[in-house]
Amino acid sequence: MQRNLRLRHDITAAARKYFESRGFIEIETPIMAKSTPEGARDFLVPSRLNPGKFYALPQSPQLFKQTLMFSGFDRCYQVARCFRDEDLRADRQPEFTQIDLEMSFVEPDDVMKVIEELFLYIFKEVKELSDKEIKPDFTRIRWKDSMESYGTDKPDLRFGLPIKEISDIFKETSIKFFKDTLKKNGCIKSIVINDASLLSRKELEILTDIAKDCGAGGLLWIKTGYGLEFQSPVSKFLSETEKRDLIKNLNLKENNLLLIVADKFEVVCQALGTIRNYLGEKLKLINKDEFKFVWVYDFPLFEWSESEKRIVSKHHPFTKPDKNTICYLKSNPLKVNSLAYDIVLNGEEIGGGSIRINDSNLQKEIFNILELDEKRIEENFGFFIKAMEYGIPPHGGIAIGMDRMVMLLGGLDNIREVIAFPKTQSAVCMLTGTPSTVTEEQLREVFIKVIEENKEGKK
RNA sequence: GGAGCUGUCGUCUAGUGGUUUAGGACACAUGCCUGUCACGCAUGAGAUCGCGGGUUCGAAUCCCGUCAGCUCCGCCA
Repeated sequence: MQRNLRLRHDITAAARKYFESRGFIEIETPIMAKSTPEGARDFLVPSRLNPGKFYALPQSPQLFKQTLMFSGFDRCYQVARCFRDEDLRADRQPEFTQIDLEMSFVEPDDVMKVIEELFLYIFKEVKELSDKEIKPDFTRIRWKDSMESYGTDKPDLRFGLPIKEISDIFKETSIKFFKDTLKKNGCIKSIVINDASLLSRKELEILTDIAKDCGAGGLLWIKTGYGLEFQSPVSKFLSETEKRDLIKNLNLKENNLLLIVADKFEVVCQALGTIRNYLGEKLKLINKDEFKFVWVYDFPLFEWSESEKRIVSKHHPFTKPDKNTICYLKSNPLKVNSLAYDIVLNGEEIGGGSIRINDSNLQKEIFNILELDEKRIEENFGFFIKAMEYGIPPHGGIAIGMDRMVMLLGGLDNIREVIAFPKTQSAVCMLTGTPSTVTEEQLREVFIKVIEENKEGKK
């Protein structure tokens, strides 16, 4: 733990030094901020001087950062505490730290360069990392390509096992569930494992369960035996043409194993992506000393939220649409891409950012597509749109999750390892017993009544 | 909200129905030794086996409930 907190300090210190040398200034923004309609659940703080009103702890300093751009600070950053009232995970705490930066007059490439150089600097300056003489490796991949080849928008590039599209091979198939899938505009994809003997019957059962957990109907396997003879539950339904095309397209050799999922695109990605990661660990394909950074870009601007039954921002509502696809904004917003980019390290998202909208009409249009009503927009973002109307510089930025980054650079697998006094999975501080009850007196002062019933509610 | 795993001295843990008066390591206390340095040696203190019920002649061990911790799904603009 001591080593971890020291590593964290060294990384933070190096980052500050780096930004300083690059002409960024560190500006603190309010922790008592405004509740936002989009995004994660807010932590609320009652206001004594304004009965019935609440501050919200910031999910990120996004609006403040952008407003600073409007005010002529063309390069600023902060080591910012952020708060999101959602359930915890091994890599997620309700209270966490971001290195958050914003720059004026930039393209995505400029922001990426700044971050790549930040990491190079960290790897050089932080002793624990420089001693190992490991060079970080940066690549870029389009969101669509990442989904196609790795089934996820945060691919782990420390190992291969790419996912291959094989829908076309089965256009004339007699295999019923393949036929059904293709009829419903689904797809068929496969992962090829070179040595079929690496996976026992029992392992295949486990993989099938993973696929089913991801919503797939199941997992089909095909082994290529001696003389490329196909062994599979569906082998007698495979035509000679299909076998020939599989061998040709997937470059199959003897003793290969194909793992195949046929379903909707999203389900296939989820299933084979999860299986791929499982196999990466299981087959020991991962070199734990490697640091593979990858920029994922060309994200969709929106996505469909099944739970809310409406379109929501994939990144956040201030993200600028890509000029090549903005023409679909009215006709089919889900086809619009954005100038957003995520940085992924060894299969974990450690940061994301975008070029922001700097046109008030476009910003209003985005809010409309998100079905935020006029009153809400005015209330929450009025000042923001007003500023845009006066003209603001084009700008963009990014936020890096400090805790997660230190965790990964330290070779750790739990975010609590790099946080002093972290919260348990039920969001409790073990040391102090926070959260705790308060006196009636305190509650009266802030005009709050606690409702006893299984759940406690504010106000 | 759902699924699963775990719960033994201060800490890490051994122990899966019967000499278990629950064993060890580190830490602690006392004494001895000692230019020692992850000191060594001896002695000692320290555990209602998370809690409540049940099964059994007998439960840390099996079952049920509960609480806590952890992992995952949902959730995380």
